[in-house]
Amino acid sequence: MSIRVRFAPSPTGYLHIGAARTALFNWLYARSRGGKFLLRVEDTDLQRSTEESTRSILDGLSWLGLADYDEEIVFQSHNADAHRAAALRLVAEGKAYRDFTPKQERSDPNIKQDIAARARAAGDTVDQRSNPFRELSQEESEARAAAGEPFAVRLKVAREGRSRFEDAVYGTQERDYSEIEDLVLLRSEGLQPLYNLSVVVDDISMSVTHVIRGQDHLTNTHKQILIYEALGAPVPTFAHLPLILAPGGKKLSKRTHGEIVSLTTYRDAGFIPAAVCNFLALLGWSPSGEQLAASLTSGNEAVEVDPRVGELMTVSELIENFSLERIHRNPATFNFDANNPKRWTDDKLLWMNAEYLRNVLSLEELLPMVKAEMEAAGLWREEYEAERREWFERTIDLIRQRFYTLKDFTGQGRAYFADDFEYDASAVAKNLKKEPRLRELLPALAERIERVEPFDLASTEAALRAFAEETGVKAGLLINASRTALTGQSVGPSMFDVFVAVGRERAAHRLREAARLV
RNA sequence: GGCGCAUUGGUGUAGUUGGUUAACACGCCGCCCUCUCAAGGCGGAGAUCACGAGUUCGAGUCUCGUAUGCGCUACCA
Repeated sequence: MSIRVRFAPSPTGYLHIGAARTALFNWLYARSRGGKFLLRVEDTDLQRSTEESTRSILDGLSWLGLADYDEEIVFQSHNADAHRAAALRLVAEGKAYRDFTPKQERSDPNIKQDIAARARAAGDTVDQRSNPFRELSQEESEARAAAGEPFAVRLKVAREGRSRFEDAVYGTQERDYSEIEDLVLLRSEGLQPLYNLSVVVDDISMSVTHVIRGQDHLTNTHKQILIYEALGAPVPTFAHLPLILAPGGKKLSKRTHGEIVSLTTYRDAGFIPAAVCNFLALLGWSPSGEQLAASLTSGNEAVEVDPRVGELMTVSELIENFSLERIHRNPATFNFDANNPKRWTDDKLLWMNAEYLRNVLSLEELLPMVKAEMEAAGLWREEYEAERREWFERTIDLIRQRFYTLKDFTGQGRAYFADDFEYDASAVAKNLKKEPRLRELLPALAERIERVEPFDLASTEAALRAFAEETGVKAGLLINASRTALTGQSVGPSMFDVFVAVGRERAAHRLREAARLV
């Protein structure tokens, strides 16, 4: 049977890092094995699910490049009738029963503590099969239901025995039936299907063969297997993914960690999808030492290669190398420091994005992304794809060498495309204000630069150095002053590259303008 | 409380069937290069492989225990 996997997010918020990683792993597995990748929106929690979340999740997936679903998107809420029918069938077959116990309200905020407290109070001798309605006769059950008495439907779990399955990541998992309660399939209110029932029925109807999801579902898998068995359906292969934690081993959550866990943050911050995928893939998965070694050599001859290419893997390389067997069991920490602007997100993600921006992506691949960024910032001009195309490409290729995100093209790089750039105060202080003579030197240098022929690297450099010699100042003084004059910054590419990129007229103009800042 | 899972330098990881000085990447520090900042080159600090026993001639690698963290335990998903 061909492989079918699904990503099944519940639309109760934006697509966060952990969910994105789950989607990626499902997608990689499908694509590496010629399987089908499906999407199911688990919108059964009417209270929390929103259309906005659904849209946001879909957007996130499409940004990552994972939106090539092989079949129509399934909305779980549309299948409620089928879920209900399945549960009722189990009741008819005696594999589930009606529970007429009135619904117990639970205090939502500290539900976990509530559970622990109740368990403690109950001691360790809880009988999971003590429900009085478990053994109610079929006739009486029917009669009370017919009389309009509200009931929930619970699965009838065997008293004795053990549940067992082989997780593709965590290995053999066993759990005693005595530890599993007769779980509720349908809630009494409107016979609404509950999560465990819905996932199973949908996975059966979608013919899912491999369930790849977060480790937080590991223990509950036993319950779901019980439902598969009761329904007489084949049990799929399960592969649980290690959780992604926040620094300090705490759970990564929207509530406490805010926007850094949201994928849209990275899209909006100018990250490149392929780099994010690459980073995410390495959170909980890694190629084998052999695969790494293979990527370091070419053919049978060992060649000098940058060792980092081992971790830098394009999407197609990820597909090629991916396997369930190489997924880790231990949770990964997503490293960041909320108090340090330089470290607002994981160092390695930042590095990786820069690596894609400068080296991994070809200029042709990068250009459309830069264009989109410039359009958003109102800096795009049609001539960049027409008469100024060559200049534009050369300039992008020049400045990308020290950028980290796409945002830098319109931030630090603004001066290359517009005249309304800002002068960095510390750059002005350091490179302009420190030397009063620059007030006269800069306009004079402008004169000189203006007449350079041809206006290229060698000539501008020669002109500037000659000018420095004549006026008795160090070339470095003029170079650094020019950098700030032309770009507003104290850092950037080699100055003569900047002269050429900015162009003769603008360069001269900016040199004269900068004299006023001295 | 019960059950489950995990534990290699700050972070992500490698570590073949147990075998000499635990490897790589990010980050950090220094030097070189240099018109600045990156990049790049070179070098460095940083791990008694959570802890304690056991098996063994020999354990990061096998067994047990402890600790810590996380997950599940709901008529949430």
